Amino acid sequence: MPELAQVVVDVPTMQTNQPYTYQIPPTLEKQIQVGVRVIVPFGNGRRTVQGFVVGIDQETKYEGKLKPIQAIMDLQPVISSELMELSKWLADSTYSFWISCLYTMLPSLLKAKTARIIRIIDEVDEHVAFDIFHGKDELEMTDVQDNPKILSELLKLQKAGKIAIEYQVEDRAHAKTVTGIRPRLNFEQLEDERISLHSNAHAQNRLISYLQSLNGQTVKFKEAQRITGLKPATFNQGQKKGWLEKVPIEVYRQPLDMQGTPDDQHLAAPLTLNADQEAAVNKINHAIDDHASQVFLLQGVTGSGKTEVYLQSIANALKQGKTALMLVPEISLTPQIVNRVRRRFGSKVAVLHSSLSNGERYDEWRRIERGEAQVVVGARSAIFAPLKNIGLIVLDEEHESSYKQDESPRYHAREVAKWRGKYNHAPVVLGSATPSLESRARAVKNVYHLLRLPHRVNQQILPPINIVDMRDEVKKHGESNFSQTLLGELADRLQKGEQSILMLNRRGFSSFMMCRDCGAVLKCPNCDISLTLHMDTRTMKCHYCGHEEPIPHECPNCHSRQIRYYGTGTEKVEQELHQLLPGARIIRMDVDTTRRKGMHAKLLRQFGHHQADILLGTQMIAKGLDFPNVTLVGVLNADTGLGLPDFRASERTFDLLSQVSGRAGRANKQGKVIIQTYNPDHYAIQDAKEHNYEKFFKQEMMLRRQAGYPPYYYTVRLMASHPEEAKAAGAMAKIYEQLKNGLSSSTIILGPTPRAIARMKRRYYYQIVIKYKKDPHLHQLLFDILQNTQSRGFKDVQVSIDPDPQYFM
DNA sequence: AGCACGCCGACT
DNA sequence: GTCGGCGTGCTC
Repeated sequence: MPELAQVVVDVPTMQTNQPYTYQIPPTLEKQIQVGVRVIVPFGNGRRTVQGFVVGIDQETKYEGKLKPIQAIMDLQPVISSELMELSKWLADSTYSFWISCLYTMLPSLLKAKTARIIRIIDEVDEHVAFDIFHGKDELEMTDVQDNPKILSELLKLQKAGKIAIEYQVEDRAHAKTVTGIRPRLNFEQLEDERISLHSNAHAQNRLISYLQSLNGQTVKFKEAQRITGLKPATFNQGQKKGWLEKVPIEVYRQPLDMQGTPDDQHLAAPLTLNADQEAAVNKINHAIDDHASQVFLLQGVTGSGKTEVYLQSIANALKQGKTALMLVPEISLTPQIVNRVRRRFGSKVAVLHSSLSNGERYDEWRRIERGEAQVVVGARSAIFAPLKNIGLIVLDEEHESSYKQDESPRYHAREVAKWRGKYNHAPVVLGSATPSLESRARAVKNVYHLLRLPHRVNQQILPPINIVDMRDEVKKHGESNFSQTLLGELADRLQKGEQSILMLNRRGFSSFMMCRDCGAVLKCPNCDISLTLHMDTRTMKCHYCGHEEPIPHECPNCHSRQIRYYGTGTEKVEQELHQLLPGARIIRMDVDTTRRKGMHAKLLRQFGHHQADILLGTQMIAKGLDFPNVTLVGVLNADTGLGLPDFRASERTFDLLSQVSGRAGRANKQGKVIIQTYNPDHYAIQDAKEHNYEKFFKQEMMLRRQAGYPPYYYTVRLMASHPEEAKAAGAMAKIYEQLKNGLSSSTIILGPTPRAIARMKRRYYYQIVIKYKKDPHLHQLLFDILQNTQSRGFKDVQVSIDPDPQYFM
């Protein structure tokens, strides 16, 4: 009985979101397994696509003629049975394509690039040969794709049989290799060769001795040259004479920050735990030992030693012969934290950063997949690390919204962590100083087990927080980003040789150009949003689509020269600071200064070595940094996030202020925090000032209950977009009708409304938010709606569904 | 996604 | 009369 393969193909559409059945050719019979990538013919013509084998069956319901699998890409499955199960659940729970979920779990290099090549197969006239093919006999489709004139010409030639379109699927994943050499002759044979040498061929003589000493082993070419001191030419001679052969040796790429990893003989010892930490570690370790997929919420104030709890629990998992996964938000995945884990677990650690090159990321992935690394530290997508036999999963800063991916598949790493915890019978530890309301509410209901670390490790008190009312300040001293209080404290630190951190809350805020005469604001031609000034490139940029244009000298609307920029960017603050404190050395950290690879780490290192007095930055400096000499933290504008139409605005503000406050006075020096705000009485700011999470939690829960927001309600957001506003609105109206008819009466439908940024990338967006407590038909209904939008009446409409959205805007 | 098939308007 | 526009449907 020949076996058949079920293949999910790389065609991400609703209609093709299912396995297709293929014959397994006899030559591949042994190699085809669930989880390998294959190349299959799909559709008419010679088109081939990559796909994943998701099942192997004896029979199929499909009546038509089956095609055979064309090629296999992997010797071993790249998707384990666990990840295969996970991919199905992920596709279902996030309303995504199965194929997208499979690719999301793998390093991007394993996504094959399909190229369409146009090849001349018969005589063509000169015009075609030179103007289109430039004298060559083949052409990449991507080069001519958006030239309709050439395209139609090529189509004619194809019909005439003069050219053919070929499909090429190329695997971009290549293991890095270095050249190695290996003797081809044994000791005696080499000895015979020696006899036939000229007596003055000293180099070759030495080469023979060296080859004999290798005993048939392979060594790196570079290494052999270093040891023998012989020239490459000598080895090449030897190769010619058949004494040795060159072979590729597979090596792992070494990420820059990996250098300096201690060898496994000199690892750092665990720190001594205080009573709270020890209690937490014991509970977690019991769960690990009992194979209990319990979820813990580890709530500890900043500086309470959460990381040490993670590390010692991970150590226990390793001791049990299991593996461990530790997730950290991208923004706090600093060299500081990575090195701390490496010092503890050495070469067992693999790190998955966003700043790794694709090749480095692939290599780290392979190390994990082969079981060479048992501890994985990484950001969101590392939750799909191919670890086997997981004993513990840690999510640090579990409240961070960056754990939710904001494109399809819109998964939340916390939910995936819980799924994998359950599958592996392993506990999940969610850690935070300011847990998300959802998680804390679950702890209250005993769905999660709450573990507390209420004390800082050195019994330090939390730094006092001063709130400066900027309304008074502006009245007394005029417009400035700096209050007198903050300036005074900064000057004081400068004089004492201590350092300061200044944070500019950029959310919902940027520098834009406005005409003082007519009030026109410079906007993006593609998106409904103002352009942001970037002094480093001297351009105006759109943060949504990347559009870029030169800084105008006059108003595009009324041609007035009175055009100025408004708002507060880090650059503008830096300039102001230079004027106010001329002697201060400032490091500015924002997306612009950290774009280049390694800059983030470099700037932090400079600040750590006290090569600057003030670190000025956006949210990216709020998390995880630990500089003993920092005794002052200033927040320039605490409340810019509060005015946003977002039900999590208060929670985010509270988190941000709590986190940034923790940056002050972490060593033996007392720290101080100054928060400038126009809303000094807002509860989020007042509760942060008092370091009072409990009070904030109660207040916020009350408001969420009143307004019907999470965690009292579940939410789903549906979005539809179209280049024409009326079409987007129309599509959403139809969807609204379907929802209204299909949902239970207790479910609340908000909208349809235009999104806060109604136009993005030349498309108009409309949305609906659904709030529900229990609605058994919702899930299926949403799938039906997605299916419906593939049909007439929804032409060119893109519909997406965001379960449990992080923002409503 | 990519391609073929099929049905209507403006041209060699 | 045909060429080619795009709306519709299918891909194991």
